[in-house]
Amino acid sequence: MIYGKKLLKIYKILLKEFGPQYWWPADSPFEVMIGAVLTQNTNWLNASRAIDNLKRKDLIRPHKIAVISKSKLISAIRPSGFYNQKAAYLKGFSRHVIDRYSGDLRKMSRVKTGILRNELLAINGLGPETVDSILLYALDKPVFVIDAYTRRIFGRHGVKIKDSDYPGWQNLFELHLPRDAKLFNEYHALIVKLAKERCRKKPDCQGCPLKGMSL
DNA sequence: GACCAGGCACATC
DNA sequence: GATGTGCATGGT
Repeated sequence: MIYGKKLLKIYKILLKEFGPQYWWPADSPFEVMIGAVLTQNTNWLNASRAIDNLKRKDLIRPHKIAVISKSKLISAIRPSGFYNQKAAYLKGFSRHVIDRYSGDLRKMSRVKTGILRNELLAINGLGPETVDSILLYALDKPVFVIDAYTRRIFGRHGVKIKDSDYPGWQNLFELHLPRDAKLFNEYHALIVKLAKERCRKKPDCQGCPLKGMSL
């Protein structure tokens, strides 16, 4: 069976098992972008605490984050960990959104995806996973998000990517699945759900809906 | 108390 | 170009 068929089959199995995940939980696209930075190497509970703090202070706006003092920003995002660097990242990103798009994400969204992706990758603190999360979950662009879970799970099911290279993994999904933001959105969310619900709680793979499957 | 969590930048070899 | 290390909180 070719990759595309198997990848779709796995998607359908996961969707049936777990149902739609309704990602990304946020009130606005800018909140998704902030959350993508805050959740870097941090569990979502801690990232969401940081976001709640920002919300209470009405800071989920590019202009607010750009001008607030570093120490105040840090005190708000502290629960997400790595707060010194994340504060700098958020300020740099917000500054870019203001300078390049006048703080208007609709303008940002009009930029061709490949161009925008490279532009965002040039911002300090925004690596491939963070940028792709922003493109997919904040701007609804059809890019597939690769994370540690994706590599671990699909690696375990027989996928071999040279050097565990990000573009290599991304191509596996983007070239073998319909280029559909809705599909990519749900698929990545389901992979995270599987990793947390099954791989972590049942390392012996008992009850895993993908048990025995290989690509 | 060890280990992990929806990474990334930077130094060093 | 590959590999190692610092960043830091809160849950299990």
